[in-house]
Amino acid sequence: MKCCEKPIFKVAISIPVYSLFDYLAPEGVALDSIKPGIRVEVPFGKGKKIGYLLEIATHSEFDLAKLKPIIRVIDLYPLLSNKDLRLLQWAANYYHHPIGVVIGAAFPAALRQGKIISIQPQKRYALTDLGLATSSQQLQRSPNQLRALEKFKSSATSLTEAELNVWEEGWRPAIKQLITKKLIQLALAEGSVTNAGALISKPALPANAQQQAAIDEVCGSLGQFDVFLLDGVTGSGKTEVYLQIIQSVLERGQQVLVLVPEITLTPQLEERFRQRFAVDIVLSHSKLTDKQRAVAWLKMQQGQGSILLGTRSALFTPLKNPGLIILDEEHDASFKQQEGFRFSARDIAVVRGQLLHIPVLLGSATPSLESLHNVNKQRYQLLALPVRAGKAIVPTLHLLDIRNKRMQEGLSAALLEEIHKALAKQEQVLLFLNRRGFAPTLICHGCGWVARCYRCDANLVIHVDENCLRCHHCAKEEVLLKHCPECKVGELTPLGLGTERVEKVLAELFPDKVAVRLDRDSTQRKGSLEDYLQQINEGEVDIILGTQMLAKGHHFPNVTLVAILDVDSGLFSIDFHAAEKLAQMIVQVSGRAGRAEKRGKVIMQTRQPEHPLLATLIQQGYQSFAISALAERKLASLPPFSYQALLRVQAAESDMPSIFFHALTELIKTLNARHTQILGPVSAPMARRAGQYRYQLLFQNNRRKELQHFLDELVPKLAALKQAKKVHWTLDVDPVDLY
DNA sequence: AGCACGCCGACT
DNA sequence: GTCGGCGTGCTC
Repeated sequence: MKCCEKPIFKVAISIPVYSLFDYLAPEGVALDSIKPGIRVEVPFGKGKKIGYLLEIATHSEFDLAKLKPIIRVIDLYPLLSNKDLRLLQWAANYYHHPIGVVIGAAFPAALRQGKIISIQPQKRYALTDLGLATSSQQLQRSPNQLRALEKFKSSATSLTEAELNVWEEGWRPAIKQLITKKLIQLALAEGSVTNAGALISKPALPANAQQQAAIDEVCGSLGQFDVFLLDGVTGSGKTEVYLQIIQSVLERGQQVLVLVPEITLTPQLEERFRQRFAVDIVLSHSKLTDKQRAVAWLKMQQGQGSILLGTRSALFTPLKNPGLIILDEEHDASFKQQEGFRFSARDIAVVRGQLLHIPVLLGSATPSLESLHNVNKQRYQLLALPVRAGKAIVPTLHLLDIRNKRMQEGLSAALLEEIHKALAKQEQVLLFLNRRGFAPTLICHGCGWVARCYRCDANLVIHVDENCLRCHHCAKEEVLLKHCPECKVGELTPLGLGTERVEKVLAELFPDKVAVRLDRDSTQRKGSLEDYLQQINEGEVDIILGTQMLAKGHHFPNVTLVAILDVDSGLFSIDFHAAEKLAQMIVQVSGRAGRAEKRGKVIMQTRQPEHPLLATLIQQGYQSFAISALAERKLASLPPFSYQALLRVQAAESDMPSIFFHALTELIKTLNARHTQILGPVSAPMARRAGQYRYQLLFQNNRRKELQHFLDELVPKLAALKQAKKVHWTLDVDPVDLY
């Protein structure tokens, strides 16, 4: 007779292999408590590892006699729900990345290491316990306070300390005193955690017609899957739309996941959330300690947190009661992870919304071409906020033709005049140059020798402040040479322009004005960026000079003049994404100006004043640019009209990649490539980086499914090639930069 | 990813 | 004769 078979536990482990590992039941543990989604400790090789239980099966492909039992069950309850696991499985399949690594990415580091972390339950006090029921007599002589109390009691039955703190200023003093007194008495009492307590929110700002329409649309979809693209120019009141929608979600007793490119850049956003909602708002970003991140994760998983404000890595945080996903600045490249598990948080957020039957709200002033394409295909619904809310005025864009013009360290006479004019009016000026250091090249005036990185195909960048030459592609640093090492006599001349150099010329040209430089070098010290931003906002700074950094988030209300010193450098990239990125950058930088009542002006210095990209953007705006850029992509069958996957290969020995590609070509011949185009292999735009020789091969197909089927077949076989073990290779599905 | 097994050069 | 270099292959 056939006896009940022993259950086989299929466990994912964070190592770069695609398969699961089979284990037997742990000893002395009730089997019904072991469910998918728990963490387990398992023997692995000579040691042990933390694994994630995915399935409980009745059969194993592996030799039963060689199976080992699970050492220890870590969690009493699954930390990941079935839907969480399905999402992670989907992501592992789509990005062709090992499932254990993908699941590992969903956990904060502390939990990945198998730690058990308990969180303090949020104390929630019943209003009757707070003595509010019997307090009416004490307020007999204050009818207004009595009315406020009665109104509150009709809307809520309990209260947390967080809610009290947020509401401090809103409380009538006598009520606040009563509650605080009682809270202190009850401080040690046991409180139960519930999400269904009082939701108290400060009065919202009045919404304009477009904001209200957007709010109504999304609120009408709560409880079902829909994707919305909130297309709103800077200052159009996107955040207010988010807040009012979030309020509706909270009122349903549900949680909200809010993803932003970089939280540390937007402390104002967190502040607005905290001022508005008396619920537990949880942050998650890389600057937190491991413990803090784990607590944030568990608070959401257990339903104690109501709003999670996080970066890309927070996407997979389990939600006990999910209601809405918001992804702000959806065009931002930092939503795509650029190493290891190369996922797009934006794309997975949409899949997650579909799986959870909740709406997904993507917001941007400069939507990605992919999202606009999805709007055109009626997959996403467009919500437009065309008007700047409040009194802010849209800045004007101007091209400044600098051909044959005398330049002073990158600044034309016409631009200098504009700067003088703005400064004379006590207004601030923002100069944007996307290149750090003093100058990008050090050249010998005598013999033409150029300082190059010996590990990369790149020039060394001059950093005068630190008296060094530095490679921006590897960590290599050298002392700043005084004499040409080649001809020994020639004069070494800095060529080109970096922020350090502009900073120095500004000090000479505007000796009585204060200029600050904001780039990765000047803000390396912790808190220095915040210090500078404070100085700027307090009006102590006249000229702000910086890189990329300036394009994100910060608002400089007193800036009326923005200048992009070298817009041309973005025009001639071999990567087809460059035009889109440049247009987004221009509009985002422009958005820093004229937030107050003064009209802002944006000047772009160019030697290509007739360039169609710039002309369309300036004369007709971002939307027209996007339409023509999409038309070009369609004509060339580029994404989003086709789908790509990029195989990057690198090795220390120069001949290894070609040996690998030879084997790969033979392998591909045996597969059904269908309509998948195979472009390359070619050497990477920077053929050597950090001593590694780099090549790439691009797969492209007009149908996502066909490309996926091809990759499904290819990747496991590729990984098994013995030549693949002698190179470093990575597959990037939907690459956003082709470098 | 780790970690051990395995086969060739400079040392007590 | 050995110690150790890191190439290769496996981990349920």
